[in-house]
Amino acid sequence: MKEYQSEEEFLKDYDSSIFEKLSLTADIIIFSVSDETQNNYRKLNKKHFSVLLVKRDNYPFKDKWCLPGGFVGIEEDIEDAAKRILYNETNLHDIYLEQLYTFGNPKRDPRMRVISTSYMALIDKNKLNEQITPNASWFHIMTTEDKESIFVTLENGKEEIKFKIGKTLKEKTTDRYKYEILENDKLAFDHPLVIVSGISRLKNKLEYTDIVFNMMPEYFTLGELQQVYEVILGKKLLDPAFRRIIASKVEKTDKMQTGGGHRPSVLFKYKNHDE
Amino acid sequence: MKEYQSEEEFLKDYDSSIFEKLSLTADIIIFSVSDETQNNYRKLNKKHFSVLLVKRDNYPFKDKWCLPGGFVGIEEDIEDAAKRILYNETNLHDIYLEQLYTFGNPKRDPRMRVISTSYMALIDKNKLNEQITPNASWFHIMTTEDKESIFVTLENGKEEIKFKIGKTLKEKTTDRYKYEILENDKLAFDHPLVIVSGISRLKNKLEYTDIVFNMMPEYFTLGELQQVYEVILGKKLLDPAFRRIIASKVEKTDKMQTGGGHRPSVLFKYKNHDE
DNA sequence: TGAATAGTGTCTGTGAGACAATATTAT
DNA sequence: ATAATATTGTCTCACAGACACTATTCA
Repeated sequence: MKEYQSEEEFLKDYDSSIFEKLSLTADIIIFSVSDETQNNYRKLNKKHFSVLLVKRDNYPFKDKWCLPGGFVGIEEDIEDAAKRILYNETNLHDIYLEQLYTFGNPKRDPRMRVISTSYMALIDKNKLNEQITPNASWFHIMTTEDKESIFVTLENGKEEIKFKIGKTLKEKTTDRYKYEILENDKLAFDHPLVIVSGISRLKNKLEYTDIVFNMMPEYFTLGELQQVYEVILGKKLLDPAFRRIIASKVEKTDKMQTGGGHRPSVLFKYKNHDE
Repeated sequence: MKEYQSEEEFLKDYDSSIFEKLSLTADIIIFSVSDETQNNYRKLNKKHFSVLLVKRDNYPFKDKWCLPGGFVGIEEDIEDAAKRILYNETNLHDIYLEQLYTFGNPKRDPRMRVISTSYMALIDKNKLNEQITPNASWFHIMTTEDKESIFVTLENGKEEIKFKIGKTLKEKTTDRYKYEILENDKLAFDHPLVIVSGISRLKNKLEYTDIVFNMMPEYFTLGELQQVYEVILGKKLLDPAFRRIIASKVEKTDKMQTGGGHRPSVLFKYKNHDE
């Protein structure tokens, strides 16, 4: 092997083609919570935890649904690629975006070796003024879970996607699981795994951060906020406890929400601690 | 564009060279806690939080220190690559290994575009019977932190590595920071960032999992266990509180540790909840 | 005996879970 | 008036922080 005297000299000679190379994609789970008007004028709108999926119109996995994603450019930062894809899909900038996990099973793409770095994005659906792209659709998320499996149902009113994930504890010292796809016929690639790990990350972060406010409009009632927690966590919360916990994070405004056949509610906003 | 009738047909034709490709490495932060005998026979061994670094003997970054790492093979799973590197470095199998983050700044390697998926490994130093490879060395970790920076000092008795990381809150809703290297002249690549995020992940998981037991021998005293928490968290804990919290996770044995010039202590072991 | 560590008792304040009670609106 | 939601009060229990106290060993 030739002896180099300096880093510059070495780099000039360096032939990067000696290693076999691979491709990288960024895939994004875009979560939101959607409203659904009720027939009873007294009742509140029903909220649903939802995710944006795209129908593939090309091989591989033609006609299957998948997460918005795309190849990372050779000179492009991974997170920039994620932002680019997110903007293409939603026309929104400045969205909450967090790296989740990098999936690298050699067989996850039948074409060639493709690594996927997944991101989670949270949006407030009210900001989506324009129509989303025609091959994209919001799906409601419903999950149930037992000791060794997770069952997920996604549905958009026309179509229902069901899949089943097996989970086994990796080691007894932590809460980490090894997930594997047991049943899935409508989602492309290993995206069921990505979705499950995104849901799990979001549930966790709800409990110990203010992440929920990325999915809320500027003004909201505490009832709405509580509902968002409830649909994501998949369980009912007790009102007084919820209000105690959230109290320090929100600020009462002088606006009220009226119109329902019941006591009107004060509108709150997220408290900005810098002010 | 040609119209394909089936996935098989499409794949046969697929030319994967149309995209510019890149390389992927797996880099591992191997953490451990080391003992240091005291001159005073009464005193306990002093423990240090430590990390394993390797001195580079090749360009780029010749003679700088870096985390153990290497290229991921074209047919190799990323985690398998991490395990392979870990085994080469320590001769140990079945080590706690957790994916941390994927770093993909286009300029992080001067040779070419290299993505790095980082892993954190935890080992019990007592299991390291063989000498580690000659160009590797354990460094004690010391960190201090203020509002906008993290200062890290690594030292192995002969050499001292200092670096400084700037941190800025990414958004007000979560505890996520954007880290950037402000001062660093002895570590290769962006490894200061990897080390800082590894330390941060470990500190967090100490608080809400049993992850610490991956760094402990089978039998240990509660004093030792508490010391491990203390050197990693970088703060003293109160004995009664610590014992209360840890009580449900450990099991008293009938062994005792004697020999110090003080009251001997009962040896405990990690409680296996399956039994 | 004394330095050093091991181990326990207990008070106090905080905060979550549970449930009860009151308040207010549109029809 | 009533259904539905909004909002508050309060009791209890679990648990962490703080500090004081007792126990045991070896040179």
